[in-house]
Amino acid sequence: MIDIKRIRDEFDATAAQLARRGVEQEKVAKARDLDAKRRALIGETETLKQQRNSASKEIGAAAKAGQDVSAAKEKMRAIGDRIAEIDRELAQVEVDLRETLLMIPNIPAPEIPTGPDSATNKVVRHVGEWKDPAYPIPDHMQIGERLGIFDFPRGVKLTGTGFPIILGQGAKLQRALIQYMLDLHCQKQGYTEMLPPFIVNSASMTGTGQLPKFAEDLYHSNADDFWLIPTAEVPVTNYYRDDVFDGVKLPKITPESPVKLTAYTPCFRREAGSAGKMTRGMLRVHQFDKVEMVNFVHPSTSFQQLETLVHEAEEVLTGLGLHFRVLMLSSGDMGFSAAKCYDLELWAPGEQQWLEVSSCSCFTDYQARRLNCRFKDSDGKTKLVHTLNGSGVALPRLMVALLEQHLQEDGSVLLPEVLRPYFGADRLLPVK
RNA sequence: GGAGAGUUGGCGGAGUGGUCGAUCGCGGCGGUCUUGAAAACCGUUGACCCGCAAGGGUCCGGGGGUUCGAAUCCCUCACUCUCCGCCA
Repeated sequence: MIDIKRIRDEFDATAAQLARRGVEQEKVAKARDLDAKRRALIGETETLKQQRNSASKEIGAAAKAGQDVSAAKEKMRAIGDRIAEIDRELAQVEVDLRETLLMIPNIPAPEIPTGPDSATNKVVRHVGEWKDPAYPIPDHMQIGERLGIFDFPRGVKLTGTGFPIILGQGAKLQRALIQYMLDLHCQKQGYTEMLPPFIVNSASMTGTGQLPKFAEDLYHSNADDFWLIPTAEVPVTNYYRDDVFDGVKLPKITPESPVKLTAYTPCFRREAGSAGKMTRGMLRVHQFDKVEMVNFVHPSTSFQQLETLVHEAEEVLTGLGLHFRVLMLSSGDMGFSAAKCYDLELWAPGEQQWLEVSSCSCFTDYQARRLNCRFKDSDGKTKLVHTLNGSGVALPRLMVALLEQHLQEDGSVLLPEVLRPYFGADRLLPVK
């Protein structure tokens, strides 16, 4: 949620920034008007409440002294009714205002490209190198077939399409990758590991913004009104919902010391509306594994911290010797809550396309306002934190690019050094 | 799943219709004393909203109701704990 004060005090500038993301000025004006109405109603009801409070005290005292207070009671009843009336109206205005604000995305950072969609994303850099080998590279499904590591048909039998089964050395590779990534984040990058619930309640889904807008993309348990998480961002970020980093019970947040959490979880996504889009094999599935990084940072450092976060995600890929590119997303392609966002895309030579394996976003105070997540600053004041998150990284597409980039002529897949201790061998071997 | 108890400020724990944002203790912060520290003593110590300010308002698990007036009475929901049952 964006700060209503910003709309109130700097209406034109704010509306202009939001226009870059395609928000009509009308919508921002509606928020401004509801806010004005809200404050007028508050003034009215508070004046009346003040009257009621003092009159009630007098009535109590008079009644105790044995005086007749029925006339005063009658008068106060009328005021009470009026207060109730205004409060009802106020509650409605506040609901309307909140709904309006929830439909307004975060204000984009000035440096990001303006554009309607992914076509205007900016390639920031390429990392590593790719040279096509002399032998042809089949796609990941064919490679997987030779290695005997995927079973798609039986996944359909067990559940349905989009629930692949990974077998044998493939399953072990996945486990090795998860452990490699968690160890990198925790041992070298200052993260604390968390193993959260994979199922959360509606309040958590609302806190990070999946609800109410994106309910159809989620799996839901009717009996309990629980939701399967689409990303570890949900439980990890909500861990600090309604909390204050005070330096006593919770860690202190300063410009030098952010709070950094990482978690491996499965992710569940209905992917409603994306039927037929890039659905081959492992490329878009309903259940997948991912390692996620979440940062709670001091507001003065959030964009600088985003650069750090991107590098932390990149380190996962460079460590694996993979070729990838980094994109700065344009105003129209960013997630709703982000002020700035980088995507990491791995090159998949068998598919002949770039695969998004990480999205690193700075949400400024937008997510924190909704989460009510704050910190005590050095001036003693309680303020909203800034939140960031990034994948570090998503596994199915990582596996695809790894198989395709590291495929050898003999059909084996040579593993990078860093994985070998975890995997217990230096390569995946074909079984046929 | 069955039965019971509970949810009050950072924590513990009072408070069953009025002057209660809430006794008290602990903890925190400031001070006195001390070479320093401890102890003791004194003071102070919640969040949010409206307002330039003065000031005002709201908040005792959530929501609703009764009343001139609700932490206190009624309804409802959620959660926690204890015992029993089941269970990796």
